Formats: sequence, structure tokens, C-alpha cells
Amino acid sequence: MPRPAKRIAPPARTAAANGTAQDILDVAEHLAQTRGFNGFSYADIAARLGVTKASLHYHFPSKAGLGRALIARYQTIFNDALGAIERQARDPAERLKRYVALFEAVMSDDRMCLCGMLAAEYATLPRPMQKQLKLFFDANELWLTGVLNDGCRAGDFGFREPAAERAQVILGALEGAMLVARSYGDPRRFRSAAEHVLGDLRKI
Amino acid sequence: MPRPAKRIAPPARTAAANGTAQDILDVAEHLAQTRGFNGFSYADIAARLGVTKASLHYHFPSKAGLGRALIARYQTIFNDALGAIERQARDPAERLKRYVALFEAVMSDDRMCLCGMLAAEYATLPRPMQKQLKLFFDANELWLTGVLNDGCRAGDFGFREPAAERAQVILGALEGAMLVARSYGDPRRFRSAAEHVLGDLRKI
DNA sequence: GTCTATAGGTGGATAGAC
DNA sequence: GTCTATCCACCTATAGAC
Repeated sequence: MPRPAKRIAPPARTAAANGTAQDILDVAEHLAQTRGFNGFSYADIAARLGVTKASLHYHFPSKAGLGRALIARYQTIFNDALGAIERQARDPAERLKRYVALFEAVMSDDRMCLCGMLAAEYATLPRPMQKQLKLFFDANELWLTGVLNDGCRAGDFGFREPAAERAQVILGALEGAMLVARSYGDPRRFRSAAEHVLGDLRKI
Repeated sequence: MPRPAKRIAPPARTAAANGTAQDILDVAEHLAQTRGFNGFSYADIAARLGVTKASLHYHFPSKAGLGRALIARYQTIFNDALGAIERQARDPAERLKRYVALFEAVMSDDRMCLCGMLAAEYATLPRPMQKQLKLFFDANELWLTGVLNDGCRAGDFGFREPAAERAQVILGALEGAMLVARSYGDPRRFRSAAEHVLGDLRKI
């Protein structure tokens, strides 16, 4: 299994320093999104940050704990992003476009959605991470279901099945489109698929 | 990372014996589909077959080679299945239903599509496996594109984008539906999503 | 072909100095 | 909070007897 290139220099601090724990999470998140949770080690994080493995264990004693922190932060940021969408856009179709844009931003530097990646490794994850994963998907589908129902009432969307089932289709299609697109190293594959998935909402 | 339960007994021989190499591939395939290629070891295979790690290396000297054999066999079986569908069904809609049934069969015992699983681990795979993966997806999309075009000509399907793009949507949606459904341990989630994805072909 | 034994490396994790 | 040093389990892989 090829290892990621090592870097001695610390990560670029954007504006203000975040603190070591956040730096560790940043690097670990990137590794998890590109290589999977089983595809990186404390040594990989340490090398990129220019510190030793031991100092990582000070902040995150176990990898299972690091994993929990990873998902927890991801969920928080995600919730904030959904809140921002609701404040900035009223139109259901526009909200969905911005929702898709969240995924697109992740794809653009060759990452996979963290939880989509972890879903593949599901059977090998510690219980707590498994539960967090389901909660992430639940949150996605719940939010999508609300937007879909709004759009139906407004006459913007048309589909026969219950909104909750359409939400499952959309979430799955986006995760799957990322999964496959990454093998081709081509984010345009994702963009194209996502467009058609949203387009399907206007047919009936 | 929790390890799979060990079994001393050899795997159930269905009718005739397949030979050791095939037995190894059977077990490795199951492990790869449930835990990922980085989520199992020679020790896991050896334990389930009741042999030693060393004897596995006789048949597959390297894990990279085992991985290549895994995808190659998967592709062959898949091609055969597509050939069978074409012989048994003329109607494009019926062909798609049977195509989806292939995925559904995989899901039924908690497995993920081998190549969907490997796609998540793409960045950590040896080059040859990466190329085989793309070929698998290419083959899927090519076949789907043909069926979609047939269905369009017959007036059975209606969609605005080129058939090749709709094929990408379908493949991604199926892979993604498996990915998410597995986290819930609920194959019905896949079945439901797959139905709607096919249903979208009749709208316009 | 399968075994025992082992090499050489990496995994996560800890103790204790600074 | 970060370091050096180390532990032990596990990884892939090989040598050589049977």
C-alpha cells in the first residue's frame, strides 16, 4: 500500500492558529477522506505535522477516540452549513443546489465525503463510530425530506414516492457519484451526476 | 478494529470441490466485500480456511497479486452475468431489472459490491488494481448505455441527457445506495432506492 | 502443497525525561 | 505539551523441512 508523501513543515495556518488538536483533526480528516480510516496511521499524521507519534497520543489517546472526534466535528460543521443554507436561501430548489455544492466542495480536492468513506469501512469501525455514522445519514435524510416536502407543496418538485424515500435516493446517489468519480480523478463526473439527480425532481 | 470470528472448518463445498486457489479467492472476496481490502489479512483468510498463512502465499505470493486475481475473477463472473441477461431478456426495462438484481444479490448477505468497496480505498491500492477498477466501471457504464439507448429507441425510457451520463447516474446511485444501506444493515433500503432509480427512467 | 519458524517492518499505545 | 525510547501485537513475506 503506497504511503502518502511526507512533509516536515507544519500545515498552513489560515489566518489564526487553531491549536494543535485542531491541526491534528485537520490532517486526520484529510487522510481519512482520501485513504480511509484504516488507510492511515498516527505515523502519517505525525509526519505531516512534523511532530512525533507520542505527542499525538497526548491529544488523542486512542485512534478510536480520534475517529469519534473526527465524525463529531464533521457533523457540527455540517449542521452549521445546513443552517447557513436555510438562512441564505428560501427556495427549495436553491437549497438543494447549495446542499449539492457542499458535496462538490469536498470532491474538488480529491476527497470523499468523510462519512461515505467510513460507511465503506463500517464493519471494521468501533461501535461508537458506527452509531455516529448512522446519525449523520439520518440528519442528511431528515433535512432533505423537509426540503423535498416544501418543494412539493410549492409545486416545484414532483415524484411519486414518499419524500423520505426520495431523500434516500438523493443521498445515496451523491455518495455513490463521489465514490465512483474519485476512481477517475474527475470531479466533473460528480457534478454531472448531481445535476441529473436534481433534474429528476422536476419530472413526473 | 474488531476481527472477524475464526472458523476451523473449511468452507462449505457447494457440490464439487473448486481447488484451494478458488477457496482462497472465495474467502478473500467475502472479506474484501465486507471489511475492505485493507481490512483483512492473510491471517484472517488462513483462520477461516483452517490452513497457515504460508500456504496462502504459495497460491498468491503477494497480497497485491491476490487483489488482482480478486478483481479479475469478479469482472469475469460479472461479464458472464451480463451475457446471461442478454440471452434471457430482450426488453430493456427487464434487462435493467435483472441488472439491479445482480447488485441486490450481493447486498443480501451484507456484502458491498467488490469494486464499490475498492473504490473507497482507491488511493491506497496498487496501480494495477486501480486500473482494473476503472475497467470494471467502464464495462458497467458501457453496458448500461447500450440498454438505455435500446430502451429510448423503443420508447420505453425518457431522459434528457445523453445515455452515457444517465448510465453514470444509475451506476453511482446503485453503488451509493449499497454503501449507505450497509451502515443500516438493511437491504430493503437498497431495494427501495433501486426501484426509484429505475422509475426515474419513465418520467419526462 | 502444506507445514514450522522466522525475518523485517509497521500498527497503536505507554513510561518517563524535559 | 513534546520528546526519546520502548513494548507487544500484527502485518506481509520468505526459507526450508516434510
